Formats: sequence, structure tokens, C-alpha cells
Amino acid sequence: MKLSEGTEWAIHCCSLLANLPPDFALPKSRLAEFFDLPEDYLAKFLQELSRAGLVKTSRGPGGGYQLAKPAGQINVLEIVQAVEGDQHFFQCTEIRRCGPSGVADKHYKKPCGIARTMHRAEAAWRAELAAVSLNEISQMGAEESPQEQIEKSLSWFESVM
Amino acid sequence: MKLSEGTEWAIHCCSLLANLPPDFALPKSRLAEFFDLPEDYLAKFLQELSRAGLVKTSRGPGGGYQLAKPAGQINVLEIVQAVEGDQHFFQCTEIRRCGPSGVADKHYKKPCGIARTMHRAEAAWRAELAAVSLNEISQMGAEESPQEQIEKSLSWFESVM
DNA sequence: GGCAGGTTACTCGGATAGCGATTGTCCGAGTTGATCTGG
DNA sequence: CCAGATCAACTCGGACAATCGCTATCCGAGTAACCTGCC
Repeated sequence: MKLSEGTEWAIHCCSLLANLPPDFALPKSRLAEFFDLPEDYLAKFLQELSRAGLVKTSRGPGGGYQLAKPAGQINVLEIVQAVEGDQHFFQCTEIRRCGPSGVADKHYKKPCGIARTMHRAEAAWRAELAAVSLNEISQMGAEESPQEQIEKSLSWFESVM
Repeated sequence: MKLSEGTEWAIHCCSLLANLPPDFALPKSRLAEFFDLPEDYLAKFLQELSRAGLVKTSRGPGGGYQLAKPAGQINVLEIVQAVEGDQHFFQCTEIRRCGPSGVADKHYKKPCGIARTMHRAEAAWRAELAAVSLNEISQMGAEESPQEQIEKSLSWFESVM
């Protein structure tokens, strides 16, 4: 089981967008350039973010992507779910009802212990992600980056603005 | 992102094995029959469990699968990892180092905030699963099953023993 | 009747195809800004 | 010199292939029990 690599890309892109001035849109070509990613494939995930309402888009010259909400109001879980979809990791197929010992469906009142255990674990995963805002991600990125990288980022930004 | 359905099968099978008398081995054909699963495909996951040391196998007539350890010493995480492999959901590809703002590798001391966040969430998931023993799973199954199912299970077991 | 050898039936284990989802690529729809033309 | 229409460049969005992992299946290796024949 593996998360799509698009998930990593999407979070990084959102973090970058969070550092941009308001009312400034960054096109996918620039986003792809900044992280050295395949532009067309990255677009796929940006579209997912757009469809999920996390970023808003504008077309034509000067257009591009920008956050649809303040970074403090977006959490990591939202981004992950936008890319991965919100289906559960574990999908119970109720095999307990099958085979020679199975009985009529009406006798099974609640999900089995296995499903409950798996779902509880999944809820814990979600909770951890939901607890971290894009703001925090962005801030961590700024604190950890080598000084040289910050300077290069700023000068890159000057050139595209 | 979705867990293999083999994960569900493996846990159910382990739970069933946990209810068997010691020194009694159940062949894959019986396991598949009990849950009405494709025998050959189920075998794949039983092999994984064997390779992980969770079940032990014996060949020839009277052979089959049985737990390698007491059910109280096996937790759900072990079973899941045996089937899914122990790779992380999120694999950081360090795209922060790429593109026009990247700097030499030596300047990146620790994993980025995004990777840390994702890994912390994953750790929470693992912890939840590790906290539940196969014994508890088995016990929950026994408590929740309709009375009729328990009787049918016992009579099925009489016939295969 | 007991034992030894061979045979049979039953078991797991790994190697081999089929299929769907993730990955990767392309072209069309829509919008903005600049340019050109006419007044 | 200004206003309006036209045009061109730039943007996103969805539709279309390719690859990889999960799904599914098969056959061979190993083992225990049984059966048969001999002592």
C-alpha cells in the first residue's frame, strides 16, 4: 500500500502557494519548474485540488493557481484526500457472512471487530493529518530551509513575478 | 490508496486459527471453504504469513496451517505488515532539493516538515493496530457472532476434524 | 502376525498469466492583454 | 490621440495511451499415511 507521489507534490505546491502574495497566481508551468516536476502530470493533481475547492484557478495571461482559503484554514488531510480520494484504506467485504457458517444478513448488527479495529486506526491517521494546518507546514518549511535556499527562492520569485 | 483485500482475509484466517485446538493444523482448502474464498489466491497470503513467521505449516496428510505463537503474542499490525509489506505509505522523494532553489544535499539535516507530518500520522495508525492482539480480535468475533453462526461453526469444525 | 518397501493421496511453495489503477502525455476550450485600425 | 474590435498568446481542463502492482491461476516439491507383499 502506497500513497500516490502526487500527494507529496500537492502538499509542497500548496505550501509554496501559501508563501505567495495575495492576488498573485502561479501557473502550473512555474510550479513544475520550481520543483522540477513533469508539468503535465502535475497538472492532474492541481486539478484535483481545484475540484476539491482548495485552490482557485484563473485562465489567460497572468492566470494560474492560488489558494482558495487562508493557509490557516486548510489542513493536510484535506490536501491528501483531494488527491487520494476519501475512500477508506480498509474496505470490509463481510466475509464473516460467507461460507458454511454464515447466517442471514439481518443477524449482523454492527461492523465486525476487525473492521472496527482497522477503521479506528485509520481515524487516528486522519486525525493526525487534520491537526496540522498548511500554515504550520509552510512555517516548518521556512524554518528548516538552508539560508541559501531561501535566498535562491526569493530571487527565483523575483524573476517570475 | 487501498489495502489489499488479502489483508482482510489474513486477519480472519488468523482469528479462525486462534480458535483451533493446539496441534491441530487446518489446510488452505478448509480455510478457503470456511470463508468461501478462492483457494489458490488465498494461499498467496497464507504463504506471506508463513514467511513472516506468524503461522507454521506442515505438509502431507493432516498438514496445514496453525499459529506459530499464542494468539496473545500476535498483534494486528504484524498480520497487516506480513501481507502489505512494511514500506511506508508516504515515501519522501525530497523534491525540496530539486529545481532552481535546491542546494547541496549536505545542507538538509533532517526530514522535511511534510515528511515528518506524514510519518507521524502513519505511526499513529501503526500504534492503533499494534495495540490490538489477535486474542482480542478473536474474542470480539466470538462475542458478536449470532448464536446460530457459532453453532454452525462448531458443527462445521466437527466435520473437518 | 509383524515389518519393510513402495505407492498413493494430500499438503505447501513458487512460478506464471490477466486485469485494473496509477502514471504519463496530448490536444482543445476559455480568457486576458496587447495590438491594430478607424474615427 | 482615443475607442473599439480583432488577434494572438497564455492559461486550465478533460480526454487518451503506457506502465506497474494487485489479482488470479497453475504446476511442481515434499511429506505422511496406507497398502501390499514378504519374512
